[in-house]
Amino acid sequence: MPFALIDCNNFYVSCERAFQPKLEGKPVVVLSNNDGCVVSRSNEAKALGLQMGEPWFKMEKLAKQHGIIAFSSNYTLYGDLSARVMSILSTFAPRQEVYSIDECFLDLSGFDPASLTSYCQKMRQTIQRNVGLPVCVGIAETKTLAKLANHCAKKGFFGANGVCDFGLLDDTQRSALFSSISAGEIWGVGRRISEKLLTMKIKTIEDLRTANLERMRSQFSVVMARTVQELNGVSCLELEKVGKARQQIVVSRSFGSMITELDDLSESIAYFTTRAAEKLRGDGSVAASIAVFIYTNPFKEDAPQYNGSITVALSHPSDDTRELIKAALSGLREIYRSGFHYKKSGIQLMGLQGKGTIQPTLFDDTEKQSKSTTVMRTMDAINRKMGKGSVTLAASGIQQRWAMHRGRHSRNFTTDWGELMVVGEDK
DNA sequence: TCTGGGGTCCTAGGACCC
DNA sequence: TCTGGGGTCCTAGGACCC
Repeated sequence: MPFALIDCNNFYVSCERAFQPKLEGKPVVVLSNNDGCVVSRSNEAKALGLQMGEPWFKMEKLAKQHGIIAFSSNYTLYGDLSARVMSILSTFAPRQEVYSIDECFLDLSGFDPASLTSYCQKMRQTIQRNVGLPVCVGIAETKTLAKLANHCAKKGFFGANGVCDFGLLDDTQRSALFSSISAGEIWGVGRRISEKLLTMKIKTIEDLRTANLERMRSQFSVVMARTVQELNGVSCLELEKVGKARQQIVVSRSFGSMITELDDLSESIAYFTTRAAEKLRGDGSVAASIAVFIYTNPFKEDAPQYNGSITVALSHPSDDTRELIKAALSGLREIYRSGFHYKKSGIQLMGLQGKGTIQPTLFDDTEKQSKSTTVMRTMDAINRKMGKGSVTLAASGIQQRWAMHRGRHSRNFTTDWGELMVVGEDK
């Protein structure tokens, strides 16, 4: 049964371009939080040699030379456009797995194999017309091969015009293609595994596809064995159910500037916990424990380094922001050491389970718990209506000395009434 | 001066139990 | 002198992904 993998090209950059057509044809990049690293590049920026994940301050000279345009990341905008793309794609097949913000799998079984290419071209045109984003489609009989086909579609192999269907290749063509691509391009084969594969004389995808399955399993793991099977057309990875609840929720940020005081760290931890608790309630889950971590700046090698972390168990699983903050701050007080310059902090909610499934214990105060649910629901409702952060707990602070820098933020064209695009405005 | 954030899965090893 | 073994559960760490 064929899978399609639809992936937006240079997603964040394309989102910025969708609202500013003058950016078309120019080198454009989108930066990570604090304008730290390059996380999305237009083809023109790639051609200039800008690398993914490269610190922006190292590229600024090059950027000036070539007139590269940089944006701070605008996740509100990207999230909204992503939802539109996914919603359109869901109408093209009975089953969809949204794999990440910019890509999804579709189950194409039952469709006429001969017309898959033209069908997927129609998907591309619809997304382009309705959302203004370019996408590529890979089609193959396993998810791993569909990812690879998508890669080929992007590169224009076999004259692919944004769509590549491995079902149209015979064995000889596949072998030739696989022999021309290095194993590191495969989904699930990262840097470390590539290195180890090289020492085993496995360089290309074809080398990996024809490698001994048992040897791969013992040298690596069952994950690698599955990958090899998938390369041979044996499907091991099913389409995953949509809306599966997460197993952990992490919220962390680097600070805009260094922080030394416990008070400032506490504010950041309370703020991150608030965000995480909102996500938790959005999933309809409760957490059994919360981990807290604080880091100094690892790039400042001459400065004293300290990484602290701790996991605090809650007395009972909860989704109450106040209880989570209380636990997080008690953990923070234990790991905090004065005299260090902190660069980053974060929290992680663990032991997540559906709120309806928890076992009440003898000591649970059910009245208090239902009150807590009401308070949190009200807070969430107000924040949804009036904008994020309208109602927060005092612990999150108002000074927020640790807040990040985002000097190159584009407008929230689609999600904020005050920032809508005005027809005829000078761009 | 300036170096992201949020996830998943697997494995090894320790704790604990009988 | 000689000090079990197997199962389960949990956690930390490592690998990967976008």
